[in-house]
Amino acid sequence: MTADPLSKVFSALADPTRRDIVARLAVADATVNEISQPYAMSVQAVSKHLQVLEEAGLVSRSRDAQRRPCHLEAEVFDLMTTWIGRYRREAEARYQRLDAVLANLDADTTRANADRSNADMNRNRNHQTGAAS
Amino acid sequence: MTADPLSKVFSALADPTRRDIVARLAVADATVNEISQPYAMSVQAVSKHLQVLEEAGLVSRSRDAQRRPCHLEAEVFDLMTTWIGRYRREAEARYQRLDAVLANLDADTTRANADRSNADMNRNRNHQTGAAS
DNA sequence: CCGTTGTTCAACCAGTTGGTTGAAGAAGGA
DNA sequence: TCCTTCTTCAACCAACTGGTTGAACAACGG
Repeated sequence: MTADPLSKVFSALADPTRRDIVARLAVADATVNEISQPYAMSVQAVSKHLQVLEEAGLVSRSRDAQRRPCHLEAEVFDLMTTWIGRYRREAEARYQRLDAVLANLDADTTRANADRSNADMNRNRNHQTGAAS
Repeated sequence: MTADPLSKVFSALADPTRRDIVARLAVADATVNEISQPYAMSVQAVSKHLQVLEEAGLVSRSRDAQRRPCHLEAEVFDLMTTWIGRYRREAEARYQRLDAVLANLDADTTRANADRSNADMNRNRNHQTGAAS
């Protein structure tokens, strides 16, 4: 339960029902009952989902008589996007550098092929093949 | 096991060990053994983590003799960022509109107070936060 | 005051997850 | 061939998850 914030946000959004709830709360605030309407599960189950979202900081709840209107907190998304952005950028930069290296390799290869040398220098080529942009 | 791609990616990144692995693979490809070095857990456990990342499409593996070099696939990140971006943008747009509505409401309120009309026009106030067209 | 509505709490259950250990495959090197 | 290294498979276990039902709590409306 006392996991780090990033883990909580990611695991909160790992459930399709909870993602759907987030999608609907992005359009409009709603009470627990309203939210639970479209789903085949019990209201209690939806209430649990909302607790998870709240614990992750994605949803806040106010009070209106017996009702508990739920509101989407958009700022928490930034936690994820900065994390993701950081490593995606790193990986892409690395990919760019790899491309440059490969370009050099290819140049070498054509030159090497030109004077008919070793044939199996591609043996180690598997790395980058999957990474096509 | 046959969950939708988005769920798989989110839940793969919900584990701090797996996020750390991703962070390290963003810097350089590595074998299972290399990856498992810094962690207190067994190599088998790390192998399982890599299976999860592979199943989520975040990591691909090639073959180099007995070794299985792991490579980070950056494109899958886009699945998440587009999903996140969409609802964050919606929520923020809604927040902007709400701000405008509140500004209008304040103006109306002061005017209404000026000519002393009906007092319960706020009865239905809860809904509108979401309903701002 | 009592009944109704909206929400949560508590106990329970089946399935998944994150780890363990032990054994087995796969491939190189002596 | 045999030994060693890297990796995965299989069985097991404790803890967590996502759902259930039944009861309780909170607040309005007669």
